[in-house]
Amino acid sequence: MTEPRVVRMTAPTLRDVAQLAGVHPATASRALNPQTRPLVNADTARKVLKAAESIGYQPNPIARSLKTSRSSTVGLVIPDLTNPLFPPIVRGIEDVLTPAGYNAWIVNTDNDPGREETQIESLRSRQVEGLIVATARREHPLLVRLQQHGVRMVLINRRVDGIELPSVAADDDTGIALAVAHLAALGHTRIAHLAGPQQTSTGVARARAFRHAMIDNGLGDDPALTVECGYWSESEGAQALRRLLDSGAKFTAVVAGNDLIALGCYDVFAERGMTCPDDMSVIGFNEMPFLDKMRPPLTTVAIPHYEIGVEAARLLLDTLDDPERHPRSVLLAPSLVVRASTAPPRG
Amino acid sequence: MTEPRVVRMTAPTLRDVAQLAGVHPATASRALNPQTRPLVNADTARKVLKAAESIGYQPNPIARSLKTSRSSTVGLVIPDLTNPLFPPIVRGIEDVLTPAGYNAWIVNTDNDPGREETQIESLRSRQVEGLIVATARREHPLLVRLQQHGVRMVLINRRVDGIELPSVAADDDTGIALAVAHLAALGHTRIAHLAGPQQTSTGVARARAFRHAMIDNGLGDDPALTVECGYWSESEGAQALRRLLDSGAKFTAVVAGNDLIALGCYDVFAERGMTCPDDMSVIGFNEMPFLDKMRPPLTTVAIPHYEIGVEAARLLLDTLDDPERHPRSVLLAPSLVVRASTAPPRG
DNA sequence: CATCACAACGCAAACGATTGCGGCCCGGCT
DNA sequence: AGCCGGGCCGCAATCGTTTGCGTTGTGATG
Repeated sequence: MTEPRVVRMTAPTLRDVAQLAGVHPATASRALNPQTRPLVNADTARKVLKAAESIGYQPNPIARSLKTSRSSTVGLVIPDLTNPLFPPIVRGIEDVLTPAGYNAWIVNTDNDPGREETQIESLRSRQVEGLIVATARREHPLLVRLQQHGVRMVLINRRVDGIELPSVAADDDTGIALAVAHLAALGHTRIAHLAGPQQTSTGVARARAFRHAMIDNGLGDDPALTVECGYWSESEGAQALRRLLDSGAKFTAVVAGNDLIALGCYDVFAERGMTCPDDMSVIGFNEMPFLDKMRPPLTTVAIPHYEIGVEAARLLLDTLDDPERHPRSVLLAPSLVVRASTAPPRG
Repeated sequence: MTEPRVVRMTAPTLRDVAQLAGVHPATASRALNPQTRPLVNADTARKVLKAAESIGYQPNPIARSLKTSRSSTVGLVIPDLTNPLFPPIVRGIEDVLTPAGYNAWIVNTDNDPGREETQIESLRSRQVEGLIVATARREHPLLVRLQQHGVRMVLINRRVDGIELPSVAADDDTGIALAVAHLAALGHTRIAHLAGPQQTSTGVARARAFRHAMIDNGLGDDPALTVECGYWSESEGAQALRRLLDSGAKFTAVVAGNDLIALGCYDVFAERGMTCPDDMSVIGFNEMPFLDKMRPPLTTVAIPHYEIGVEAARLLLDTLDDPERHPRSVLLAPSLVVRASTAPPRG
């Protein structure tokens, strides 16, 4: 007499485990969950675990979410995944989140506030427990509202004016200071800054750091030597440099707000028959991948991408653990990577 | 007498809508869903919609998933997000999926089959309705099993031997043919191939295409001029080129399996004091971002990344609509982008 | 007038887990 | 013997939707 082997097409459920172990589903639930396991007899717990194992039981996260309104999931809000800066950060985030039992849900906003709002709405409706946000602007009503609603978040790279949120970023001050000091040491005295968008905290922080560094190096601060880019992009960087050159300002070196802006300069050099670093030195920020293979290899301020992700994830886990904890912020030390886009000014 | 305004901290639910509209939740559900709306009186439907609107009702996707075992979500399985090839593809996928009411859940496998399995398991437990897989290997038991289980998928870039699945990829044959023809036209006769991993269909397809193209151009096929890379990476590309150079083989040009492998060659050139294209021409494949700014700018076979994403998403939506439909596959035409890494061989 | 068809809607049972509460049993105490 | 207190465990409600089925009411028909 063979056992009637019922072929179930649907995944095994908690009921199945309970039935197999000869206990009530509630007991099975408690036995499976390490938190509540002490509530059940050690022997029955063992039985349940064995039963679960034997039929390959996997808890259904959807049912669990519905009941607990938690999801073991966090949202990752990124302005543009195409920017090679972000993938390594994502990697760091996932490497912390995964061992902690969390998954990350990545969304792109394309720098569009409308898209950002619907994306975040969608994340929230899926019960994400927290957000890691890389799209912050200095004025950011949406993030303010979320904070008021008690949404757990941590910001990366950029911050929001006037609210306190945990954040992790590179230390822009020392990064820019390194860049300016390097150029000054090479003998440059007239240095321009292609600033990032001034709606982003990073854009203003770097611009401010640039002024300070210029003064500290005794190079004065000529406002005519700073121009703003509308986006952190190559094309905006190119535009900004064109404006600056056309303005007739004299300078021999450029501190770009980030690497993409710096690469935009390369395009202008090609257009105008200038050569870098002979006619103009350029320095970037971020150390995105492949800079070493550029023409010329770009000198830049390196920031620890992976660690930024790691710290951001840790901070978020901390706030999830203890929402009342005072918001911490982490500043990571940058370092200068000297390549071939910087040289002494042409005598 | 003022109305008792109860402040609810929790999001409005279908019950609330129903109550407000004076109908049963079931009716509200039917009214809200365009599919079932004809089942309810037009007037009540209007009332329900108005009520939902007025309290800002958003259906809870989790509850819906639990009941329907669907999720309006598809999984995106990527070997390595750090490879700049993928972000544009992701963009294309999302641009098709979003208007169709689907969301994409991106996971990284880091080229690790174990990680791949757990990631896919996690996606499935979240009820994703389909998978877009960029990690296929020629032997891929996991994907075979998934297909047998009736999981809807489409493959991008790479395929699995022996099973028929919808897929979208660039036309490797014509891409490689373009590359070889270009080099032949420049006068190269001894051309090497740094092949991608031969466990991937793309790796063998391009290697095979290379042999054919060589023969077609009357350049013979010398097996000694093809070496295999273990991964699609810079470091593996560099290693492969070193092996080839050390073998004493003579050649004046390299067709790399993809851009990363080609960029790996640049490192070797630097090590050994060779200059490109004077000492050696190199051609890549994929047209990843920023190649135009490399030293030297890399000649490559461009593939339509964005369209690959678009087509993949469309194919997946098709299979979701009609699971029985015969698997279609899409081949997209590549084109050659000539830059400065290729030149006539040194006389 | 009895019957029937059909449109419109409500009832209640799912989906698969979690959890407060209460019940049972057993050992130890007075 | 009676009582109490835990330790274990089961009961049943619950999370928010969807959906098969049954009920109601209405107009048309024989």
